[in-house]
Amino acid sequence: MQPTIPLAKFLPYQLSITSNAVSGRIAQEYRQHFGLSVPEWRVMAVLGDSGALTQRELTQRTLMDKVAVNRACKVLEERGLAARTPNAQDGRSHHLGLTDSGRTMHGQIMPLAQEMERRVFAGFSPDEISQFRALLERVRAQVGELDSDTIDSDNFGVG
Amino acid sequence: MQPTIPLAKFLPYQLSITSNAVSGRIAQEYRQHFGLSVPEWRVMAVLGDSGALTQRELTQRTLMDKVAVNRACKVLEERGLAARTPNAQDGRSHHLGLTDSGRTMHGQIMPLAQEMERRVFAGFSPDEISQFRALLERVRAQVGELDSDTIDSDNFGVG
DNA sequence: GCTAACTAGTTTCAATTCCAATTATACTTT
DNA sequence: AAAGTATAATTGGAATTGAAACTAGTTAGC
Repeated sequence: MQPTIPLAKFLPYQLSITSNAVSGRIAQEYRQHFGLSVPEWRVMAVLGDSGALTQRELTQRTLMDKVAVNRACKVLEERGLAARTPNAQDGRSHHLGLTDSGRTMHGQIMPLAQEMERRVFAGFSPDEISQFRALLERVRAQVGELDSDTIDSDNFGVG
Repeated sequence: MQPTIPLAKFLPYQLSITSNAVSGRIAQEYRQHFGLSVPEWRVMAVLGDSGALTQRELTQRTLMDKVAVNRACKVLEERGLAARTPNAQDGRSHHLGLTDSGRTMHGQIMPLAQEMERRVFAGFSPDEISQFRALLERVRAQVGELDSDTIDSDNFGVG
């Protein structure tokens, strides 16, 4: 006989509410300061870091849905923060890069990102931060593994 | 001059994608095995753990939106997994509790939850798990603190 | 070099989520 | 006890999201 787990002790739940709290707070900052959504911010961050990319590359680097990437790109283009230039190697895609105004905003965005990170993890030692990072990475890898097979109905894999 | 942070090293981003991966995997299991959404599952988990509650109490305990709670409750009621009984103390609300069939499902659900938790955190030592838990909790508390004040436009709080 | 299969990007549609308004009941003040 | 305020639950509508369909261009096999 197993004891019941209160929801609050369930790690995936704790992970979820913590992530939502952090994401929500950060989304609020970006909206207030720059009028950017999270997908838009992520695309800006990657473009500023890597130079011009295709949407496909952006999808890979941000781990976002290609529709989300496409919509973010459209908005950034409409706002004049990014621009498309033809891709000589592949007529289906374009290279998307930051404009001057996009680069200017990127220069303001990254300090805010760093400040948010600093605040959220204030009171953590460098060791704790790198441990946290490592744990997250391992969890993610583990879920990737799991994704291939499914838990058996009868015994829930406890066998 | 600050170095740029690649998105992949940005902790809130790592937290977000890890949480999404875990939530997605778990949602898939609940859908497959029980036809339950995550909000529905959470309500079931809390009801099974605490006995009958009002929607207000469910909202507090699950940290979900009251609309999400309401709709989850409606679905559970329609499926005969939960039932409402009048609340003598307050005519506006009802006590929502699991039915026999709900309790039966709860009995199957919790082992699946534990198995998922075990799998996602397979390879973690008990120490690492409790450290992870503690880190999540501290992050969440920290964000709660932050929520009261806002970062100043001019200096991003670095001042 | 033509056809078939594939891929990048876009659009559409349906589901979900989130906010705001509504309803019904409860409290509070006079 | 009447009027006004507050709160639990619900509903409706707007915005967001994701899956699948669609378009245009590319690659591979013959």
